[in-house]
Amino acid sequence: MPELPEVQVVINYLNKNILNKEITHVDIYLTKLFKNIKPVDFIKKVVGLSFIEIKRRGKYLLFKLSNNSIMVSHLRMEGKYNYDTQVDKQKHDHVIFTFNDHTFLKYNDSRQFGTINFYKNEEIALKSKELAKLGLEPFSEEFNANYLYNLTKKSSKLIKTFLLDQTKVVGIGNIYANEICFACKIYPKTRANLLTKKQCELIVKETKRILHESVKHNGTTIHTFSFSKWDIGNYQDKLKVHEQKKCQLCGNKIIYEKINGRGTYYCKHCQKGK
DNA sequence: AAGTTCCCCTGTTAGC
DNA sequence: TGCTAACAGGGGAACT
Repeated sequence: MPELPEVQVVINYLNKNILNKEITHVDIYLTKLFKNIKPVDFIKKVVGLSFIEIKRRGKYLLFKLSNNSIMVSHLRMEGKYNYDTQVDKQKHDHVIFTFNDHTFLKYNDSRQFGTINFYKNEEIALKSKELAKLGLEPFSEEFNANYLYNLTKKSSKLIKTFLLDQTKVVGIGNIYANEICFACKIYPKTRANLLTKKQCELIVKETKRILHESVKHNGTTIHTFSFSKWDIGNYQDKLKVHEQKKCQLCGNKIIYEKINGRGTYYCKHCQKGK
């Protein structure tokens, strides 16, 4: 469940460790990860190059290579990048990059849901099917009350589901959608088009605050997700409603139910609405 | 057309 | 205890 904060933490971790090392070898053990390129062709394209910058667009990781080509990686539920000085292949290591200093970058994904795509340059990558449809970055100026209110007015989705829609605003996954609704005291099944301008203003403010706060704490480590096998985040200790039993504001029992197929936590007393 | 459901997959847990 | 079934979920496809 890496969401924006977890992806950002992975990016920071990678930028610290793997930049400007020549890729001398790539081993691929799970070919279906690669969606728009054959693994053999991918290997031909990247061997001899190095990663010069790693950034993020929504929950997608963009690995910029030294000839400006781009590897776009989505971790989905369980994808992880481990930087290692040992070559030993662990269970679910699906791709191993070898660098010229005999260190390694290993992509590990127990559920095999992750994806990797490869593009000639950043411009083409951003125009690709997967990236072109993405909505605003939550930390951008443009993501403000006006923007959100205009979109919510046009949608009959439940607000919790709306927040998960990456074509509106990127980076929010199930955990933070729950946390944002709670922080705003909004009932997660409120129809988006019923939200007031004030509520949109609050959602924007709390989204930025919660995501920033989580990045600061190295993200949320929950179930089996940690941002690398060496480090874990601790924002899970700050969660107010997700996977909680009791409301920290009023003491009532936190309700768990599925909303559009996603596990949803909320306080019936504090999150009013319909 | 927009909204909803199903599916991919495997480790974990609940239930018998 | 040991098996099976249910569950978790991001995003795309296939539905309504």
